[in-house]
Amino acid sequence: MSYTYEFPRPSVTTDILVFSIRDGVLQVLLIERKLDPFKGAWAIPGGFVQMDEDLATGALRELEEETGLSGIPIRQLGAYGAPDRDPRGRVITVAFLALVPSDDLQARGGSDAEDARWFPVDDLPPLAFDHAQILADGRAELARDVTASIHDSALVAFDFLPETFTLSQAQQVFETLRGEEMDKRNFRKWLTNEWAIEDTGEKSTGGRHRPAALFRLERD
Amino acid sequence: MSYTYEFPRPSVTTDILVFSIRDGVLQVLLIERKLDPFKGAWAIPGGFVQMDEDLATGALRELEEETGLSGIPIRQLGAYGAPDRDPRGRVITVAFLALVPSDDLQARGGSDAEDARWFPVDDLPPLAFDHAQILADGRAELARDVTASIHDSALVAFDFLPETFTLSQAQQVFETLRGEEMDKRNFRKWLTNEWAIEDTGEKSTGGRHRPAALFRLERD
DNA sequence: TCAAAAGTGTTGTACCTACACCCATGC
DNA sequence: GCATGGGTGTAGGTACAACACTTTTGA
Repeated sequence: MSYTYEFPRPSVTTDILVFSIRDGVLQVLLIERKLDPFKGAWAIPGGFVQMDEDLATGALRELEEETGLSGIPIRQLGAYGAPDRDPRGRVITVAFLALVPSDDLQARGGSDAEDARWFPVDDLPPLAFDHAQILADGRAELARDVTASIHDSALVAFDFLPETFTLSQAQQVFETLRGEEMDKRNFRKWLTNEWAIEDTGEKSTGGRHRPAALFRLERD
Repeated sequence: MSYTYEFPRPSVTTDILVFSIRDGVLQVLLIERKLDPFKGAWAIPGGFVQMDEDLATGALRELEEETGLSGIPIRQLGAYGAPDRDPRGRVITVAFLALVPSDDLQARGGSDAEDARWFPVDDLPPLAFDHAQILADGRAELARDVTASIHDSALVAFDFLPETFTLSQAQQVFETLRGEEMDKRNFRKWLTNEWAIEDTGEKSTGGRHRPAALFRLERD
């Protein structure tokens, strides 16, 4: 089966930047390309959009095919369409952004991916296409979202924490997502203002030092 | 000449939302469609992207073809790709946003446009495709940009003013762009803090009332 | 007793909002 | 003299950044 058109058409792909915190650092999910171009190189998961699916749906489908990860909330980052960004010809991609708790998933290879792996954002392999640019843009957008407490986006931050957590644990998570450190007292003020945080009355145990109070997010 | 592909491909278009201030109100440039679908309806200018041009370049080319307007700074708004957004089949569009001084141009019809006209954003005709949604998104984005004084975007605001202007004139322009009124004294404080505004020592003339001091933007 | 993390307040600055009256001019 | 728009200052609230010492515990 083939498809004929009166005018040439670009291909359209979607890519999803999936961020998570693993081992205390911000990481991004990448796939090793099974096929040329850039065979063997690492890339943002994604692929060609199908004719009957929404862009976001296509992005999620490709993500699941390539990494096994599914059903996560995403938001659009933007379209990338420089004429020479793909050596196969004209390929325009629409990039999406996601933040997921990493215990949800066991990344694995799939249809078009030799392998899927998490990489710390500060220790990336060379990337295929213009994916380094897309990743940098997504990283900046993520920090903006979390800083601005866009709640639907930033709620995910609490998925990186256990049900009850210490303020230090929370600070670690937010600092990792925002990519910068903050003052302890200021963070605590910010957190308790911005979010409904409740003191459980419990104390952490097993630490090598002074036990810390345990808090819980009041979800409505 | 025709083009054959192994897999079906969507079409890709670009659209540019061009905003301006005319007659003291925020207006948007629309074209009347010459062809089906939606023949005779109004739409955001735009069209099919060519194989060798960047998305932004294509958007500007289409804009010039359809309206005669060229060489304006644009920024990307996002991609719209619902499968049923175009009755002709799968068409994905990448929308751009621009703000231009309206005296630059005389909008006119062109290749694919019967007519090009400015419409006040609060008095729009029914729009083709999902263009009402795109326009609403662009309107919100414009207000955000101007409020946040993203200077490269907001600098254009001063193009709506004469070389020397009164503070009231400036307030009119910013209120129109932001879509809301503000207190006179607060506006003046904001303006002089946020921008390098210089008192020329001159006074406006010809007004029916008390002459106003004339200011100038110090451009670097 | 020491190392390590927990915990805790104040101050200055900047910014935003709300708000009311007098002034200069043309008609 | 009156209508119209020009022009001005203050006070309260909120948010953010900077900053240092004491407490509790395990080892």
